[in-house]
Amino acid sequence: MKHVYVSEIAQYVGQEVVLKGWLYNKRSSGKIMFPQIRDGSGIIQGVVLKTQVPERVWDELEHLPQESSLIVRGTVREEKRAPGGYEIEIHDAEIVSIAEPYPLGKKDHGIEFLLDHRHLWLRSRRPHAVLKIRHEVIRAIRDFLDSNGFVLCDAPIFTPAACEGTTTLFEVNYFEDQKAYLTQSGQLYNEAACMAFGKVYCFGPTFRAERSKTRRHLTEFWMVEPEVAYATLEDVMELAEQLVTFVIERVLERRRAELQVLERDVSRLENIRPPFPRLRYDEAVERLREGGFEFSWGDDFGAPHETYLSEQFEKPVMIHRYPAAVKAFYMEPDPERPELALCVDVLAPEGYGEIIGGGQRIASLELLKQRIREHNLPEEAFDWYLDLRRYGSVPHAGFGLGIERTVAWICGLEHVREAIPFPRMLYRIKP
RNA sequence: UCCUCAGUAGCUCAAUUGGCAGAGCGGCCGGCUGUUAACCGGCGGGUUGGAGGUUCGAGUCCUCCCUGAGGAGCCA
Repeated sequence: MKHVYVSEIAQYVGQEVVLKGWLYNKRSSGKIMFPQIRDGSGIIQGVVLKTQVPERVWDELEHLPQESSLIVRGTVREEKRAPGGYEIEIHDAEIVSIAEPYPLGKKDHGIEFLLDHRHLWLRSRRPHAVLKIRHEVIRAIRDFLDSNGFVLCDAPIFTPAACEGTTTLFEVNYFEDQKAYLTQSGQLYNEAACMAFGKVYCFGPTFRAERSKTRRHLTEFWMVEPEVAYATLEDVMELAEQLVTFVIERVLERRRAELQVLERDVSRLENIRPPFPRLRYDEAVERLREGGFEFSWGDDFGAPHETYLSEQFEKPVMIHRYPAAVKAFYMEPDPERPELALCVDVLAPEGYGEIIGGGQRIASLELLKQRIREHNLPEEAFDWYLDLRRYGSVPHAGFGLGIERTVAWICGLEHVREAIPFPRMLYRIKP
């Protein structure tokens, strides 16, 4: 007997098949019972008639608790009354493991309870849909970059020094008396890699020990960072626009059902087509003032500012050329106005905030050294990074895209914690 | 670190002015041959987050603490 998955059940109408899964829910009505069986690929309604199955099967199923594991054999048929349009008339069932009373009920739960049971919550419809979309987003990103000549060249997770100034790093012991820090970005390594391979990306977890407790923050999150030799700010802005467009198109094409489970307004996503609006920092400041904000030129945007700006547009908005003073030390200055950095932040619509940050990197050895001094950073920690300017320096640019914020936006989530299987947050590291 | 809100049954919540701690869901038992978070009947289920205080009487008021949530700061 063939073991099939619920996702491919339509191919087996009229046939006898075997399903291996878990009992998702059960409704019964005297001598007829409707167990819903999930197998990871989907959920299907079973039908059990007391008169058509061995007494043992009926008795076992009748009292089987939710999330017990079981293997069933039965005939697949199309059925309008069944959720999903197909059902399986069960002829035989083997109970693999009887579950203890399952803590997650059919009614609502609070977020604390759900997060405490994240390991079980993953089985429910909503997290299932979100995480399948996350998978699709990641696959789309890889497909896009891989088919555009980018080489995956991952950056290390242990990094040697607290070389990013004020930002907060997680410190870990690294043998004897050494300290290591969990990476906050693969960028510096990416710059080395792009000088070797031209177009590269790294993709992995990053860690920020920020005491932030908002719907946009995790202490451990995933980031994809492309970096391109000989690229300018304008080049990577176009790249970002293409990448985001490709990801949205792919999710709309392949994950409609999941978006529907999440009750996402897909028309908001269907609007996401290039060109994205591009706004200079100067223009953004003006818009903020017109919107009633008191904002002095030179400050960085806070969360309310970003929210206001992103709500002005239906598409992601690219804000570029911030004052160099509020940006990282390695940002290339704008030759026309050296007080500005050649950088860009992409803000997702609907108030989701920054999903991409990046820009053009300093190519000049002397200027980079000067910036390191200005930021009071230890020059010896950057000796290898400075080498990249000593041996064939070229203009180059790149950006980082936060996976969870992107997934949260696409799925229309309230909080990024649902966009990753096991979120790590300020006060939550379990399960 | 700061601000705001919350904590009552396994879960989600209710409890009037300070006056008998309750419901739905889940669990258990029973009924029902097309259910759609099925439905109907029954049964269990409580240190009201903790400590102290006011009061004849505290889930409710006061003080402190703990835990959680939302936000700010912060977040190349």
